[in-house]
Amino acid sequence: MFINQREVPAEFLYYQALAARRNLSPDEQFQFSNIQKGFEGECLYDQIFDEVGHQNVYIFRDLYLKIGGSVTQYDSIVISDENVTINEIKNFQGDLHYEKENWYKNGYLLEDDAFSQLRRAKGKLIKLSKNSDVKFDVEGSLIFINDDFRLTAEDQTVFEKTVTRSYVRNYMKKLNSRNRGNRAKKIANIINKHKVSNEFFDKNPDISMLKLGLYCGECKSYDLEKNKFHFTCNLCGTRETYETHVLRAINDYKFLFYNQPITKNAILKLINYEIKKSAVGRILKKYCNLESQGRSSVHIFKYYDLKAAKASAGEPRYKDKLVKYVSSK
DNA sequence: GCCTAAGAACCGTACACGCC
DNA sequence: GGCGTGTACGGTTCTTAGGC
Repeated sequence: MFINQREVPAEFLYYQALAARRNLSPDEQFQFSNIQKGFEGECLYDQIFDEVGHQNVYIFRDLYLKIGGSVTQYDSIVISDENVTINEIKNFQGDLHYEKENWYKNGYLLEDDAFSQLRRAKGKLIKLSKNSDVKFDVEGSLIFINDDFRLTAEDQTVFEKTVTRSYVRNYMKKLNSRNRGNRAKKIANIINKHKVSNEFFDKNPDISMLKLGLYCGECKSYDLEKNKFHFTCNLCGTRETYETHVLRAINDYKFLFYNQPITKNAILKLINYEIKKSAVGRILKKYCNLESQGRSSVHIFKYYDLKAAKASAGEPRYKDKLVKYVSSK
């Protein structure tokens, strides 16, 4: 039983918004691609767990826990009456070799040691168990979700801590063969109490380097024609309402300037004043909670991202007409 | 430090126009 | 006809600067 939704990572949405407003550096492009791949792996993990069934366990997904003063990220925590299992999901592709706490791909050393990451995450939960009324055992596995992945290692104990794609279904079935009773519920409550938001995310790009204005949601072109109720993309023909454009700007602003307050003027600046102040104000009012009045009004986006906002808004009066765009690159 | 005025930022309302 | 949008106007709240 999934307890929470797995949301698109804030860092992914940051790079997505950034890529629409300036060229990414090779390092940013690499990070963006890594995050996207990682998220795809996590979604695949959820999908397989859905197919196998998870009704006998509680599952937290993409969770940040503050334990002992520091915050640790967990891809998945499976809770049963018997124990707590951490799954660190990796979407590695190709041939990897593990030796002396190092990972090698095609002979090159990879930066992070996934086992250390898993050990740290496990250690934090053990600490939580020790300090709680309900004591629980913690185990953890690295899940290599990509079917195009092969692992070699001299130390055979490595394979006891890892699950590759061909064994994932059996592994999940085994997890789901446990019991979800009162004890599991208590453990889930303890973990839930330590949940915090993503504190690792603190990007803040230089706004002077960003392209301001409105862009097409399909092909990302800034060549738009303003109509009475819509903007039409001159490149792909996609027609989107003012509301869609302002919502995209609110979403971009939220993830580009993660810890900065959303004001009407900040959004107007980001869209280069291409939509009237009153219309922007009305849309902000619809999709945000107003935190203070007067000069320093701050808008708190009610939704996690653009997709969630559009999903909750229901059928709009003025509709978008998306034209499927195929990049020529 | 306190008071005041000017200006900025934001909100609310009204009305005409025109799309759905 | 209902409602989104543009425009205009006035009110409220806050910041800033200047005088005392």
